[in-house]
Amino acid sequence: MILADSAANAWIERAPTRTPEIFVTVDVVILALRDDDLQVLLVKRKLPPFEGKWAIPGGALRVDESLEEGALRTLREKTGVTNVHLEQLYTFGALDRDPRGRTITIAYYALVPAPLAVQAGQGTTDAQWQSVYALPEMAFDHEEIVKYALKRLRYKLEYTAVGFRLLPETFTLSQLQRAYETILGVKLDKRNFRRRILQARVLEETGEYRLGEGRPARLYRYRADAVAEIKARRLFP
Amino acid sequence: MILADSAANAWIERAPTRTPEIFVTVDVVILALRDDDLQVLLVKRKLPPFEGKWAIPGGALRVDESLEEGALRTLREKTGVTNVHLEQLYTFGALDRDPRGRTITIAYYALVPAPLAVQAGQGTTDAQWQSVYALPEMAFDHEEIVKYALKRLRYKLEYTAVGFRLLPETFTLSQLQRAYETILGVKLDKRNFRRRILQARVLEETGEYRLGEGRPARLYRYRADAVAEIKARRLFP
DNA sequence: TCAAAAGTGTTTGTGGTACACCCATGG
DNA sequence: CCATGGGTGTACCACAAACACTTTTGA
Repeated sequence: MILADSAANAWIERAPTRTPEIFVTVDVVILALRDDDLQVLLVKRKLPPFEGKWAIPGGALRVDESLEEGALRTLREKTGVTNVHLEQLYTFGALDRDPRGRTITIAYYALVPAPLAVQAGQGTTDAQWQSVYALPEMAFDHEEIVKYALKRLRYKLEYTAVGFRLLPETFTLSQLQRAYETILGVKLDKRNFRRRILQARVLEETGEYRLGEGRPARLYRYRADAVAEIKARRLFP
Repeated sequence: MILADSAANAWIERAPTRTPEIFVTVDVVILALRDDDLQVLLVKRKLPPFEGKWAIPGGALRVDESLEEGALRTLREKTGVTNVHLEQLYTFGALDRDPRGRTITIAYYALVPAPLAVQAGQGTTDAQWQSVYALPEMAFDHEEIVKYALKRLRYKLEYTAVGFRLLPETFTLSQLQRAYETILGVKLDKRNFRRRILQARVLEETGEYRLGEGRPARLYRYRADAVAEIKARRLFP
């Protein structure tokens, strides 16, 4: 509080014309694969506006945290994880997006590995993973934000190796292919997929095998030293 | 700190009961081609902080305008034009980016056709086009913003038809090729360039010719009905 | 021995790249 | 007739796409 007040006062002393009248929030589209479905973590609002509607997690940006720190804090509060792919998505600032007053939100999206417990936080009555392909009625402009995140993820998948971030640390090529298929919404040819993903040199064998119903499958991991951007060509059409 | 925390959390659930403490600005990287050089419009600051340093135009977001309207207003004030390519770039929010207090800026970039007069506005003593390849010492984090805009423009040029927006309404293929070469910083093969840009079907002949030193050159214009995204393949490697 | 999933090569087509000369005009 | 920039085609190579069967394990 002391810190906040002194920062605010500094503005009034030295900033010429006006005091701030615009609220700033950070919201995060948290995505994960569950049951061969791409899902987003949604929270149910306890209070108006949009009471009882679903929203993506987020909240007011604190004066003493950067944008990314704000997004990471939201992520930590909801999922407990921090070592994930986190990327600024877009800033939404329509005049009427929050009935309480002028508010802009810097939206981020995060890709988290599949199996994750989630916690409802304060101000919310529930927290659930829900399919991005069947979104419920949502608060504010959050449906637009989720759809934009999906568009961006699909786009990014075509020319980067970001898909691994949705899988556990080690995974099989079939798992990875199913991830791509789930996100892109298309079937991919197994042989072409394997050839290209291996040619991209972003994976390495662990030497382990995953036993299951059929023939055991080689386990791979993401190469930490791999360049994330597949420079040569887009991975998939 | 605890007080500050609960106060910050409170407002997202309830009506905003306290004054925001974060300032919001919109800044615009305005780009144009001049003399086979890619240039950015910079203004010289009249007042501290960074008095006398160059900055990209922008200012406080007004409470009654959307983000894009704010960017358009800046653009209009500086160049008088509005019918240009304008796109949100990124939101910068480092804690120390403005010594006067916590400020985030939503950065846009604009592509304007080459020949444009510019006006110094209030709070500035000068406005000049300067090469993006030889930037002066700049205020705030504006150098980072300009460099990011260049990166994005190059990237975008590879898979969209956005290059036309830096040329006058009608132009020759050689002009267009020089634009691409100036922005990408590479030489392109004339025959391959022409074949690909024409195959992309985003241009149409005007039927006119531009007379000059050598053989007259066909004039083209951008097809208004063309899809901006070159879906099939990236235009250039 | 069967079910289930993993794993593997070849052919064909398309798009990318490299490359050099003639054309139309003005001075 | 010369200087200046405009305009054109082809051959080769690399990557993308289509396509079906064998292998390995557990039940």
